[in-house]
Amino acid sequence: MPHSPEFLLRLLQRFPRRPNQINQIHSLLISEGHLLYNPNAAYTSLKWMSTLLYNALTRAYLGLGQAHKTLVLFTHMLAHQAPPNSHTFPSIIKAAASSSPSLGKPLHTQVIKHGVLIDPFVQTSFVGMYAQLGEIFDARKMFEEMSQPCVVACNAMLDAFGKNGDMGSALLLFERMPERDVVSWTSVINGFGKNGCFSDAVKFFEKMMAHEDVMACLVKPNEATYVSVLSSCANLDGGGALCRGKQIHGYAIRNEIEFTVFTGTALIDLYGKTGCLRSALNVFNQMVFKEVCTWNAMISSLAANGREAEVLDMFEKMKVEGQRPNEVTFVAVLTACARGKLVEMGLKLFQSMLHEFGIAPLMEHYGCVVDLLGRAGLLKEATGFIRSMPFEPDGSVLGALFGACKIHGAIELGNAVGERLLELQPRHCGRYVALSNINAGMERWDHAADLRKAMVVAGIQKIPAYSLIDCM
DNA sequence: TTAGGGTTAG
Repeated sequence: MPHSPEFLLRLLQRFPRRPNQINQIHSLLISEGHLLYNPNAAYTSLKWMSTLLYNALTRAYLGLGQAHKTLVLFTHMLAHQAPPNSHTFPSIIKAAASSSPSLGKPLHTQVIKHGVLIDPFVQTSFVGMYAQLGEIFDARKMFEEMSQPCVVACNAMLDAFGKNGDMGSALLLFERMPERDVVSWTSVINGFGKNGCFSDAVKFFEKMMAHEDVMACLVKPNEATYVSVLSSCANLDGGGALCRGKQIHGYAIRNEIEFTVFTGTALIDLYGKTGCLRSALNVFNQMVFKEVCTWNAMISSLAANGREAEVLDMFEKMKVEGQRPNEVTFVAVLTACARGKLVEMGLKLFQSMLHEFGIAPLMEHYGCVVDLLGRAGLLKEATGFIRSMPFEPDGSVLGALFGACKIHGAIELGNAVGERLLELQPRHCGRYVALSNINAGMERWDHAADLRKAMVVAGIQKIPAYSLIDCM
């Protein structure tokens, strides 16, 4: 018994995040011929049915994070002559931005060809896409072509400036906006955070909370706002991170914000980075739903606070609870093994990455293993391991070996690695100082002094180290 | 033509 296209369309809209249902509906739509364009249909609504169904399908696949499939479906749509309309392109543009940057310009051409570039939803999608591709000039051009950009379009442009490191322009636009909503404020807070201006992000959040729109409850911070500001707070240097973070946590509780996987993970990260492990664990244990990022935040917090045994326990617990570790999990776990000199365990975990979990080790993981072997004094093994790498080691990998040479007084090897590092990282002040110290240790005073002089000539200054006890 | 655009965690 065939299904009516209207029925299948309603089903598609009802199960937007269930892959099985979407695949089944897609199959039915194909087998029952609903995706074929019918230009001779009796009614206009029927004539547009295939377009409508394609639009709902592409949106559904995009919602599942299947950007590539979304784009393939769009090519099928064109091949079957189902005419795309202004509702088609926002999903397609978003899919291209995340998975196929080279399709950006051809899509722009398609949009012009179908006469829908005038549509504000399509224009806003392009602002987002060009921002994502780092083409800020094109994003800005598209935005400036909009006759009366609404708050959503302005927010897309705010985010575009933030993504491309131009917070000055973001602030200018923010000030000029006739209307601002929670996304406008959050985009600026997030922009500051993404550009490393953590203190500005926190100050902007405070400005938001004191603003008349928030006071009058016209604008209310939401989950994204709290996650952005907490993330900046966790990275605040110069003290005050824990104090500010606790204040913001308090704001969130008073504003009855729903504690979700996102907010919970941001809080664990904050408390972990500020050394408040008990609070991190409290948040973690209270969370009903945990995702891989939640486990990673907790494992990284334990690793950063020297709790190697608990890192490994948590890693086991994660697997028992059915959560699959990812590449970030392994960075945290391998770091803990290196710090705890758990060589055998670290190597076993490194091997398991590919063999048990199908995760190809990245440069960071190789760096962790070099650190693991190097800290344990196994310099020969560390050197051999670097030689066996499938790609050329970068500064972080050689830096780990160099660090181990310093710890274990391996002057000759340290000198050789240090010279190589200077070629790779000519602006890294610590490398000059450390290499100079190694030469001084060998009583090669001329070479040590030359390195210091080279630093001065290159205009590289050593940043004075400082330590800080942040209490509240 | 019922739909479509902006912010969030390691």
